[in-house]
Amino acid sequence: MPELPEVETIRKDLEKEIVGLTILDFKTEWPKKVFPSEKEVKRRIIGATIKSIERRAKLLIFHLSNNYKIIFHLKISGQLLIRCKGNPSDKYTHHVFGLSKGKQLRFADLRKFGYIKVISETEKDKELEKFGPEPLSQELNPQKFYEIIKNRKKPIKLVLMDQGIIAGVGNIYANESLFLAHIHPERKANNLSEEKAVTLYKKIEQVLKEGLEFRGASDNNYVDAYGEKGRYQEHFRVYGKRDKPCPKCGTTLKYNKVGGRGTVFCPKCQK
DNA sequence: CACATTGTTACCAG
DNA sequence: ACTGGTAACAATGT
Repeated sequence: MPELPEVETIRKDLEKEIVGLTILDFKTEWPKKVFPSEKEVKRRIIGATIKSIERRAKLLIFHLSNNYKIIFHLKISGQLLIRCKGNPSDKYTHHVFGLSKGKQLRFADLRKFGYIKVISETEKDKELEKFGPEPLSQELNPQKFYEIIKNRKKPIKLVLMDQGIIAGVGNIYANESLFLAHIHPERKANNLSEEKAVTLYKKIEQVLKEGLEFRGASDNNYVDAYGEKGRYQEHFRVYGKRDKPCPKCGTTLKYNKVGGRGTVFCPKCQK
């Protein structure tokens, strides 16, 4: 569930709190999601200092002082929490990084779908190469967006959520941006005029920025690195509002599966 | 207790 | 080689 704004919020928290600290220890109760192995991860990271923290799509990447990097994927329910040693335990914590200055980084994950991977900076990693351009960066603007989507034949919502086409957009921000752009989620991407595509891209930027402003959407169990919920869910227009009135025209919002994923839209406003 | 959940990949067909 | 469509998968609270 954490999408671009949620992961970026966590990234900023972590940057503020733990860049410059040294990793003293690593413990896991769920080695199945630690790659290449618990033992090798320990060998690679203990003693190294966290130099910088980057986000790519929905991934977080810690760059270490020793030419290794740690990649985190939170998937549906992962949380990264900054705590002090001895703080009360956090439910569903499966991995703990002991840090200098008495700090801890705890990876909690109810569903256990999230993972940790440590690789060398020079190692080519398929996972990091597959992503499309980042919205809110120089890599994308309305015209480039149009070029990227204009030949895609699948539903626009699936194009938005395809990490290989555009990085970081998930179900919440796809639903919300399509609503604001008045585009039906199942419209084929190649069916959108340049004008419509430009509008859509601007709406994507808008909802991502709103998400950042409210420190993410805690519709489910998302929390920032301090364990605090975001507030963007209070501003959803359609996401999770199946059978409620459209905020624009009052028509009952419809729910469909698009590509097997829950999708809410206004049948009147979104064509 | 079967189900919903969701980002991602595996697999297949075209 | 690439695209699109669908199933499968991770695990568990409800």
